Amino acid sequence: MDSGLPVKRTIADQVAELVRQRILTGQLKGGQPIRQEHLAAELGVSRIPLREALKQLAAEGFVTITSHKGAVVAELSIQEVEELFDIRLRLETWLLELAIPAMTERDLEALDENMEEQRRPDILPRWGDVNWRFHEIMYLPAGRPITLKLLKNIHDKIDRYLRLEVTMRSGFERALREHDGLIASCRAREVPAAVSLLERHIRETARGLIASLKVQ
Amino acid sequence: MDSGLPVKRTIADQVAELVRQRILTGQLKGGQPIRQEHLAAELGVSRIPLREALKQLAAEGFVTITSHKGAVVAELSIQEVEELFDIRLRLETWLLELAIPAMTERDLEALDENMEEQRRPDILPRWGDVNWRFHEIMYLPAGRPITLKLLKNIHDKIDRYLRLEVTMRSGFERALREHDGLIASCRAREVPAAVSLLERHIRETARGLIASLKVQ
DNA sequence: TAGATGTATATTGTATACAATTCTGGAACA
DNA sequence: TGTTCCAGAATTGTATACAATATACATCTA
Repeated sequence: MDSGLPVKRTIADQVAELVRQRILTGQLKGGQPIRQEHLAAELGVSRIPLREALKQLAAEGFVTITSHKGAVVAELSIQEVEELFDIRLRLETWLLELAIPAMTERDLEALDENMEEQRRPDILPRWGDVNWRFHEIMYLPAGRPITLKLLKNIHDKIDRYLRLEVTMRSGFERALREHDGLIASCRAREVPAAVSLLERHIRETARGLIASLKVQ
Repeated sequence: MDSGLPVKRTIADQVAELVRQRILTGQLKGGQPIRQEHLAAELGVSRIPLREALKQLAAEGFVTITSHKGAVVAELSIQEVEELFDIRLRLETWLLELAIPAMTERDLEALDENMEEQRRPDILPRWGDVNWRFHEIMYLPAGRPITLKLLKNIHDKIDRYLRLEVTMRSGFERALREHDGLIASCRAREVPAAVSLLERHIRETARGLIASLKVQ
């Protein structure tokens, strides 16, 4: 009994995940062109599965493909980042509203455990994943898998920029406090309080990120 | 001066659009497997561009690919349809709120023109497109292109089922009335009224579709 | 010299060929 | 009868080879 993911993973799928990971971690930077022959050779595969991977990543919004010119790592404008945060705001507050009444004690424990991980000293490189996981655990009881998948994609796109943030250190402490507050509200089943905390949390994160994007 | 779409369209892109269209129009039905060799031969292309097209469609949610088993046209459960309508509800009411203050006289005229088209006797086969176009015109002034693209994708997925609806005839008349009401509220710049009309409109559409899905 | 034009090179796009996997149907066996 | 197992047929996945297109640079023209 494994994770449920396909056991027989195709090369194209592996490559897609690897390239996505490289984009998220900043190994492949925004605007950087992707040379198929070069990357395929580096990975020891032919261009065919790489091209299929790129098509998928393009549909997910991580790269931009122009015919006969190739793929470049997608970049987000400040306006686009703001829009993504706006979408998060609408969808996540809704999910939280639905989720709180459905949360079990087990869910709340999972949130506590996640917070412990967030407080580990070596968390920074894994912050993106762990932070998403926190939000995911909160929204899972809402039973809205499509919305959740959509939000995961949005988080991934945003985290790429958050990861590089200078303000991360300060924004990080704030995020921890706000997460704590959210858990408390969830445990007390205070829906309006939790929602308004989440709203503030998302707005503050957006504000911090966008401010630091603008100074560049 | 053309539409801005790529002039040199690659075979893979053309195939992607064609297959998507066949899925939306029901020529390819939900659950139906797609045999690469067969479809490629029918279209007079090799399997390579077809496979790339399928990867893209999979990322967009129109087909489901299982390794070494192939692609099948995706089907939506009733629960998934409900979730998609829920997402529409949250995002479209938000866009409308933003859009109304920004609407120009030109936008309102475009809505009127669209209504004329909706009232043509031969509209049914084009209903999906024209209906989406109506909503798109309303939301465009909100200036949220990512959200709009996301909603377009959701509309497409839903319209595939709406198109086959028995209730279409009756739901159709209702939709026209509700569209008229929406335009009136937009013209009067009555944001809360318009939003609550839109909310009712989406809920009614969902109710009709889901009811008819359940009787099957 | 500025601009246009042609040609070589690099890169992407597609077809064909082959490898790997899954599916099918029937033989062997209890 | 029902089950297991094993060809081989069908289908998908990937590599190689070639075609189409774009880019860079040299050449020509005014």
